[in-house]
Amino acid sequence: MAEVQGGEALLFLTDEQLQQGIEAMFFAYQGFTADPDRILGTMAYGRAHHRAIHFIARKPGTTVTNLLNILGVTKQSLNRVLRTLVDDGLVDSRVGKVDKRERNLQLTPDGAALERQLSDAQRARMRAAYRAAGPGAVAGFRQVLEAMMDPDMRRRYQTLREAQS
Amino acid sequence: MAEVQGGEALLFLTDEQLQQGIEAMFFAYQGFTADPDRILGTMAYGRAHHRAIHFIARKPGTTVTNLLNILGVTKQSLNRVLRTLVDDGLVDSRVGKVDKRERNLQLTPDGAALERQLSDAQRARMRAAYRAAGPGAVAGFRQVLEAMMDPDMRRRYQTLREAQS
DNA sequence: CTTGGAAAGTCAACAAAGCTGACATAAGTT
DNA sequence: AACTTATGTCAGCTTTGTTGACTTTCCAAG
Repeated sequence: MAEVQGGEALLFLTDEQLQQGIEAMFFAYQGFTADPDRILGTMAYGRAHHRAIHFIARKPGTTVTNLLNILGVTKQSLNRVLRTLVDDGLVDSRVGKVDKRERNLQLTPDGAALERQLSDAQRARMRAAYRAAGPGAVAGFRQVLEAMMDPDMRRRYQTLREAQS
Repeated sequence: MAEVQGGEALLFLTDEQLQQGIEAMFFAYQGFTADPDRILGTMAYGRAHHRAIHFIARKPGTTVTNLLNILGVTKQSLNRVLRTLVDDGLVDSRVGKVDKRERNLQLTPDGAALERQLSDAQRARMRAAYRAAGPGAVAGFRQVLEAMMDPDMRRRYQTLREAQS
């Protein structure tokens, strides 16, 4: 009873196919975070610190509010993380030039070193997965992920893409 | 400096491409969990309950140890979740027939109803993403995710796939 | 048939990381 | 001068993970 197809080829999707996609997301995300988690486990940091470091590295000089929007957590939650990173000398928080209410965040050399260590590990896994899946798969992967995002997040994701070359 | 290619076409991957893949995973996972989280937020349950319910529904009669391996958490952590589900009459835990030390877990009618509510929401999003991305993209999506898993998890994922038709 | 080990459950204590609500301060904006 | 925005902080709570210690049950090997 799974032979009929939609208007476009292969767009008939059984619940079983969707279920497998859901489980693939779950297991893949475990792998996705496994390497950074292992590294962070040896320090006093966790996944939340990784995320902050990642996006500060990605957009140096970004503000707290911007980070808040990207991460989708509360000010209090982010602040706890950010404060330890600043105190430990991994992140530099300086008063904004134009708007002095804002804080411009960037990594210190120590912060950049940790960022590199974390993202090297994560990129290595991503690279291996891309290689194993092949070039055609990569485009599809990205398309499905993008379509799965909430519209707000998709906008932020695309903004990040454009910000880089 | 990005001209050289690997043995197979397009397998030269810039750090920027990999970085975008990483961010796509992050934002997509937010979307992936958003709908169930919203539903669960109205009850006394969280994501951990959802995961337990999902895999019990998926493999009725599964044991605690098996669930432990799939979820990758500690016995104590799972037990807390499982106990509330059993106490609330959503999960039925019965002594194993062959090995009486084991507990065979399955959803009660109430549990199945919640499971359906949660997975309907999640499947709807997955279906929309698949449709938006198109049939070719779906295969690539699955291939990359599978390649990103830890070997253990990949095995469990494939086992789950085979278990169903 | 005893003993060793596996499966499951439980208690206690703790940590990471999220949340709400309330409030303070500084600095733009109207 | 009044309003709003950006940030930071205090306090308290929840969920979900962790270790470690211990018990009960029960299969299986000697």
